[in-house]
Amino acid sequence: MKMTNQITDAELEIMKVLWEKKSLTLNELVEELSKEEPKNKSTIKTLLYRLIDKNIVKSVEKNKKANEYKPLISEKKYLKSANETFLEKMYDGNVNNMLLNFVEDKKITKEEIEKLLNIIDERE
Amino acid sequence: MKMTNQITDAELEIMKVLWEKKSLTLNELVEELSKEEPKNKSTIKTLLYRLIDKNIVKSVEKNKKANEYKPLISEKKYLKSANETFLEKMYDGNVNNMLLNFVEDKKITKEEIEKLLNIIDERE
DNA sequence: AAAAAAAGATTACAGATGTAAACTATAATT
DNA sequence: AATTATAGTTTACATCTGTAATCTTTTTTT
Repeated sequence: MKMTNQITDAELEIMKVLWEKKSLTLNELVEELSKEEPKNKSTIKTLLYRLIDKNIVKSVEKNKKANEYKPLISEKKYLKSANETFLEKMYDGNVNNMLLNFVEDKKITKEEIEKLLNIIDERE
Repeated sequence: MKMTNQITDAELEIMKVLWEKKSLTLNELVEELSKEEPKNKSTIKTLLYRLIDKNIVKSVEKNKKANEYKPLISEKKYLKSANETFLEKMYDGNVNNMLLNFVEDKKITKEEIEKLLNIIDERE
């Protein structure tokens, strides 16, 4: 039984909004999340509390009326770890293998790779 | 509640062996999986049954003594779908974005990208 | 044929997850 | 101040997942 305390799929939807908006009250969060399809406030609350329990989100008092919720880990950091997990799980950590698969599935085109090369060159 | 009938982490370990070996008896499977660290036969059985329930593995009678278990979906097909799910979930389907992240994390080097370009050229 | 061993099938169970209601304290309204 | 509304907190519950034991049916041994 792993104790990785990972961010679950439902929790990730919360985090995405918090990462984008930096800090939100519960109501703002519910409003944001309900843009696509209405979400149940109670459910959002539970997910938020779980994230707080996991030390991934913190609750900050804003005013008497409501608290604000802020992410405690950055999206970059999370993505890095998610990438590694995925790579390890699916391709035994072999990036080339992964890239080849994406190319085969037509997910990555030659043009995109060339663009990527340019970006890398610019950075050097 | 999603009904995607996905392959779970524990089940995936079974599938990896079945994909590699094509067809195995339970005992062979347990033996394979126990190479790294001993695995409980009962647990493997349960996972196997769940995969059968999900129509991901089929049980074929080999002889009176034991059945053989064979994958019903290919690793390629599974990987394709896993890639898409990951890409969608983490990068909103934006491959470039994903690639950039991998580059930033030093997971992908310039050399690897150039190698990849060569492979694509050869295939055309 | 009776007993033992092993394969196959079912049941169990704790923790995780998605979803949401119930309870409690505090702020807003009448 | 009493009532109502709402934020915050706790509890609930079905399904999923990892892990494994138990039961049942065959096969093998004695």
